Amino acid sequence: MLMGEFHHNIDDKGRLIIPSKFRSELGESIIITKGLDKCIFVYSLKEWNKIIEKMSTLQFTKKNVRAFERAFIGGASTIEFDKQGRINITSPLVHYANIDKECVIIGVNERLEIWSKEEFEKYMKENEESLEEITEDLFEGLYEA
Amino acid sequence: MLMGEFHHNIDDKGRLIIPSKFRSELGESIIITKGLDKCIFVYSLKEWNKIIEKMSTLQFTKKNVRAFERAFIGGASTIEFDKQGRINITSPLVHYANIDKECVIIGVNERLEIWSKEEFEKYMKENEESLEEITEDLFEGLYEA
DNA sequence: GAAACAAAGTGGTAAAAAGTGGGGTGGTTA
DNA sequence: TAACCACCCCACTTTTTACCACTTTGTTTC
Repeated sequence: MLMGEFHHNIDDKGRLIIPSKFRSELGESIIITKGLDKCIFVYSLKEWNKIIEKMSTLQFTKKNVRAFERAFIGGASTIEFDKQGRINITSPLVHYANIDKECVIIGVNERLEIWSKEEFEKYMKENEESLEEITEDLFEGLYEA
Repeated sequence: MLMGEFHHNIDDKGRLIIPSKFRSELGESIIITKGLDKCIFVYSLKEWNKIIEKMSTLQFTKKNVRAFERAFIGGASTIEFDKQGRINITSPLVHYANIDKECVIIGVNERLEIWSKEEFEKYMKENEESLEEITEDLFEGLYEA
């Protein structure tokens, strides 16, 4: 299970280190794509295939499906680590996530998320107050029984 | 599987590069036609045949089916790459997709889509909000079991 | 507590591949 | 027959990617 928060910079050539702890869990090839809330989603091939399988039942004749496919598949690439454990993030994604140099990489259960540091801090700040009540809602009744 | 987003320009002679990554998947001859939402659809011969086969089960006596066939099949051409991997897009299609110079080429599962940059950005912006709920719907239940 | 070794991260360089632009040839039309 | 247009091919430039060496950090052992 992927978890934890790490801070790394993209170097001048667009390379970003993925913490070695994550690399061993993800495998050699990974899929990166447009995520929600201006971040980049990273999946292992295995997890990605699960999603694709689910999507294969959808028809391109539906408007919503097209919009989703264009963002999620259109935004995706298969990438591999170099010998140092770095990846090259394609420029449309860098642009989408508003990444300049400083990145935050977080493990979120079955996927990684890559954020620009600014966007991440902004997001966390904005959700700070609501987090308390969300948590209360989510755990409601969980420890009763 | 075709995926990813690429930006290229149509040069002065009307030629557009198709990223090499896509060329190897598409084969030598491809079909281009009018797509949905003001973009151009590109299929490999194999995928095109699949779609035609599916469509043949539809009744041409229905008004909607005729309209769809006229756009989708009537708008189609077989084209080939030059040695550099470029194609010439027929002018009715260029006009249909409102393409001037800057293009966005995205891989969407079994097809490519060619957009004018302006139209693509407009489309993505318009669908930004709805994307979140679509995604939530699609992922529903994916990680239960 | 310090030193040495191992693992992880950083930066640079070189080679290969992909993309861009220009020029030449063949065909068609006036 | 000549000129123009389109298509095809070739060469150059730019980008990408893979590899290599060095630095830093962390851990283990003496």
